[in-house]
Amino acid sequence: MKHILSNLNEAQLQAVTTTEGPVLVLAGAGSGKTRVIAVRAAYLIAERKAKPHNILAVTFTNKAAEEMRERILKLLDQRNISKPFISTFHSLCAKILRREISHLQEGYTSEFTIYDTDDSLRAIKNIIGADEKKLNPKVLQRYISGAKNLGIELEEYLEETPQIDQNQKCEILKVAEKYQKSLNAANALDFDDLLLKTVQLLKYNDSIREKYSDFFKYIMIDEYQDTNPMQFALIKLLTSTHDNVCVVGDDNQSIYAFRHADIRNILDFEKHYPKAKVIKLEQNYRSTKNILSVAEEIIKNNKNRKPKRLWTENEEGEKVYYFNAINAEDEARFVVTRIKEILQENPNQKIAVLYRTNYQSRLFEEMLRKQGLRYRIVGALSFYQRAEIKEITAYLKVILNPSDSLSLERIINVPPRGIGDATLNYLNQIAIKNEITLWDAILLVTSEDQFHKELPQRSIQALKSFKNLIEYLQKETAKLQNSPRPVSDTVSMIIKETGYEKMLLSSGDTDDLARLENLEELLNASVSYDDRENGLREFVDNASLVSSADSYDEAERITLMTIHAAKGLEFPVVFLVGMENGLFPHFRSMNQEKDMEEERRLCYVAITRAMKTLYITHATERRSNRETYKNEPSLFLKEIPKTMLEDISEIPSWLSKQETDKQELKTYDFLEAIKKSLLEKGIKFASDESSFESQSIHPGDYVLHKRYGRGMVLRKDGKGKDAKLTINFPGFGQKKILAKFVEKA
DNA sequence: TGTGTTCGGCTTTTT
DNA sequence: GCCGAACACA
Repeated sequence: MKHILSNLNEAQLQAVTTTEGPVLVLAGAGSGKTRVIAVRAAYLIAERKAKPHNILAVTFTNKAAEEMRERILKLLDQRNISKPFISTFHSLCAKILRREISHLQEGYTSEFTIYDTDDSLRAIKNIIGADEKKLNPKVLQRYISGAKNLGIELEEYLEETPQIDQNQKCEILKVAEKYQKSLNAANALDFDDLLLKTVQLLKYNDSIREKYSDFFKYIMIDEYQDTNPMQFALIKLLTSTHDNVCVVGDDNQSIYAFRHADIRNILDFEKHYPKAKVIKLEQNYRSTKNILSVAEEIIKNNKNRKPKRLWTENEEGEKVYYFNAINAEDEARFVVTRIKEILQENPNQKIAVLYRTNYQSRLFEEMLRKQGLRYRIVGALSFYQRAEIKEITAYLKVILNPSDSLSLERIINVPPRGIGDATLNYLNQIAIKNEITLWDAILLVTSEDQFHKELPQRSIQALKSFKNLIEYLQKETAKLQNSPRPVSDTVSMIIKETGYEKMLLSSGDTDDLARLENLEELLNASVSYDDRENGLREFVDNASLVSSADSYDEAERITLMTIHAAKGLEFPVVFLVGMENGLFPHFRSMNQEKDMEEERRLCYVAITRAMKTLYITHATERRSNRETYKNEPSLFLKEIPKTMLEDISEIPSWLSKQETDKQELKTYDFLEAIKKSLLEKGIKFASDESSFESQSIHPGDYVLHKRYGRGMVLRKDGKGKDAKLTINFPGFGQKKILAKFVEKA
């Protein structure tokens, strides 16, 4: 027991040993909150308060869950037979629903398929396409997801989104309803449904609720600041027979409001659980004093936060380095050169490059490759999003659930087997007419007593052999479930028997060799599911539920990732790049105060990842699709007192200008920057300030458009009637429209 | 009718 | 720099 509790400070010890009733742990960055959860679980087990499997810990990513599990087992000498239940909300719900979903009485069976974001977007596109309407699928997806995460009806959700007129609303509701029906028919659930359906189940079925609440005797939630109302509802239901819930979080690090995380969950915890004990962890063990001060200087500009002071006994440390690059290439060059120098000094140094958006990674990757440096990139196109991986898993999904029409469509002609658009359209018509699934339509069309003069004989033959293939794969899969390696043998069989491997081998394309290697890796991943009870199912679920952050490999020295993906991690050396207005804070967040505050918290998260050394860089200009933009330095940068920064720029930097002349700052106004860049390109404009400014439409204004209705101007390129406006129309998304086609609202 | 190729438009953050 | 639509060809 002693060794479990050793090395905890007073507050941590209290958090660990306060086992009964609701506990709120407000934990600053680097204060050891994840450790507290691990030790607390170990303590509960060692004290015999509960069996390991009766302890539920919810983490933000699968990766974090895995690490937590290892940590706990290490603390316990691994003597215990059962394992604590550690997973993400989504995995937890998937597990519950696999057992219980038939109780919902909505026609779902335990063979249901999980649709990831891509799948659900494709499903929405299918529906919109059939309707010939011009709704933006991504925007629609956001609405549908938003309503589900808040636990309200879509109609109600749309009420709260101003500027959507009645017509748009009807359209959106119609498509959304069709979407939900198509999921139901496919026996499929999207990410949000996993939570929603679980909550419904527990809410309306007393015995199931009590069963699970009794089962999970102690519940712990990590990263509580990023939970949404639906997740909160789930927590409430799971604690209905007891109040043993310990939530850990930091309101300063809430960065998922765009996914409907609600900071009030943490701010109002004491209202939801009146008997709650509140414990604050305020000592930071991670960063130097200098790094913490910079983080503090930025976050203190947020109005909406719980007062908290984070302190450290760590040394003062190096100053935070500041670098003003000429352009994005120069920025990458500087970062990679510096990384090389750091590694020469200390070959095992762990270094992270953090950026706001995924596409910023490209230049750093190129530069690192050129220099022959190995790196790991987290996110972007995650392994499980690659086409070849999605296609093999689509085969598995179809085998397990032939109703899954979306997956079926995906593979019906991969590899090419003579079933093209025309045939597929015909099948879909049959399916709609007879109210059957796509798979049943195939069965119908290929049955002997049917005659379809609309389809040429060769199409029918192609369908017949496809039908036979799927049925053959199903039989083989069933057989293999008794083999010593049921999962990996099945995956291997699919890759071969579908002709997929052959297709890749015979193409001669070098990219296809890489795809082949990816399939090899998929096969490797499947091996670890061979000895699980429902291995194949779990393997397929996992492929849908793993996040991009899960691919983080601690062994790699250089890691590239978004700030979001870096949450919960720490690195001795951090490069925070692209600190420019428009990029970070992102221009889409610059309109609203609450979005700006979230960006600021994101900045706080980025800075507090650094342990010893932090570099902050920005580029004076940056190219994005052929156009060069001059970017003002991030306003977060301006919030850092200049005495806290050490300027190592190779050119006269923005910061140095700021030091010599405060007025200089103004020349970097957005307008000035645009004018300058126009001048450099030789584009003339009226030198008179007022005529440049005289156009009445500006970013942030609302405008009316004949077709799309009311929308907000996000960006303006050019001037006068021919200015190109980027406008966000609710329900339709962003459109680029010339100024003369809209009027000011 | 199916397959391969080229061109244009867009690019926040993610379970 | 990536995906999807549109087009040319078999």
